[in-house]
Amino acid sequence: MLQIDYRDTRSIYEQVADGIEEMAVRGVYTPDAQLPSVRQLATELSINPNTIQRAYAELEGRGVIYSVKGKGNFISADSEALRQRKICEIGEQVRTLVASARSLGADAKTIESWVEEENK
Amino acid sequence: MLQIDYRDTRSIYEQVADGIEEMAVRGVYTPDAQLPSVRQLATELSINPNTIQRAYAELEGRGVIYSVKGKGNFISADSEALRQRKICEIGEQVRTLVASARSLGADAKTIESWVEEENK
Amino acid sequence: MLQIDYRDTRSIYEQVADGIEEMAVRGVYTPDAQLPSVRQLATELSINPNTIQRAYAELEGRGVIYSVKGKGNFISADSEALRQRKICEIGEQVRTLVASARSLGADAKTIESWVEEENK
Amino acid sequence: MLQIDYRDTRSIYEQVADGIEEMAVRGVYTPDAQLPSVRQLATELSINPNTIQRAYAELEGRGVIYSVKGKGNFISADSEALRQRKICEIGEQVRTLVASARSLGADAKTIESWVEEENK
DNA sequence: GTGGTCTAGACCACG
DNA sequence: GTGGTCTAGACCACT
Repeated sequence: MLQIDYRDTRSIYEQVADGIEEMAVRGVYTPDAQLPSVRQLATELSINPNTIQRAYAELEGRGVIYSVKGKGNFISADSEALRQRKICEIGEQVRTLVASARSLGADAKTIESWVEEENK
Repeated sequence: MLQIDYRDTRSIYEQVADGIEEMAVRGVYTPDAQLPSVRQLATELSINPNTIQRAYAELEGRGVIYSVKGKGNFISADSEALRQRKICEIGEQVRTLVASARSLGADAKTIESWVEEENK
Repeated sequence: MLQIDYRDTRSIYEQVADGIEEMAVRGVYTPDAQLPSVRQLATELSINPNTIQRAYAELEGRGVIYSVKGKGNFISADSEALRQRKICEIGEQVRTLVASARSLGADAKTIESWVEEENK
Repeated sequence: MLQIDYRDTRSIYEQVADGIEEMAVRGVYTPDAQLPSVRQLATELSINPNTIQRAYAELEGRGVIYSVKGKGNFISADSEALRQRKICEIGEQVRTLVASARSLGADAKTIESWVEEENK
């Protein structure tokens, strides 16, 4: 289930959007699966429907879901494609960080060790 | 010199704080060196003094500088220590990202390739 | 056969209307040919009859079909006339777009190239 | 000045966004020029500030403007770049329409005549 | 003062 | 019932 953390620096609608994208990437939803309705999710999370609406609009902009008037919101692509895209984004961030660490004089072995720890 | 980019998504005070931390890490300032006064830096950058004040407060919170009432703001530690700390922070972020990529099923070789590209 | 794409940004009734008009223009229906009944088409496409009803109303508004109470819906004109009208509509849109591009300072040759590419 | 037409099928925020983009493309605003504030434009057009806010968010998404918290909204790129992009979009639409007309059996000369009329 | 977010309540189009 | 839009009013962060 989706959890809202009011101490999070991200705004509520971003948390909702990120959370649902996360689940979509994880394959929790099958392609074309219907998401909870705006009003339903709003009452579940005790959040204003407008905020959920905004989160769904954000996800549509990201290409994660598509919406059909009068029917609901649906997962747009298969989780595999979303996963590939997400991994690619992470790679971009890692590259930037590694370059930054290098320019600070970090040891090549140190940097490699970060990866080896997690990457087994 | 410090450059402000109004198109940057970061707020002004964050840009100032990040810029000064960057310089401190790079060794531009010697330990206990005095930073420009709030007013002076404000006029130099054509920015509201309140914004500089906030940037300095942010840096104090990060432990990069310390302030002495009636005297000014000073670099808190030597650049070497700051550099180590910064590298450590980057390492933490990289580890998190790598772990995240792994849990998404990213190939170990793919992840290593991110690092190898930049790490030479 | 008519195909409904729920990912299409157009609403269902618009897709149905456009699809039938397309077939009429292509000459799939002879003039005064009877269209499937609202209920029949609804069950065929697994769609609410109200939606089909609205699509037919839309087509009547466009002058593509006419309805006779108690009898059904029929193609209003021959495909040749429909085709001419459709082409004329497209021409109107192209003229508007070209004028718009011109006023933005687009090169005459550039604009001609758009047409030449497709128009062989 | 910007005009809102309540009979327009487009929503209000879209009309505002399109209108401002139009002006930006036309070079009415110089690069980095400040747009009217959300509240000011709202009162000018007798529209809710939230709606203007949404229009500005839309424009930021399109890359037409950028916003700085506490300062305002500003034109992001030079009008020349925007104009090129816009012309390119129009070209795409024209190509689609021409292809469609061709498939309906429209005469090549007829299609060319559409362009010639406007393109002098 | 500025933009950004959230809530509450309402209306419309679509199915 | 669904999503989409708009209004009104409020609060926060930033300058």
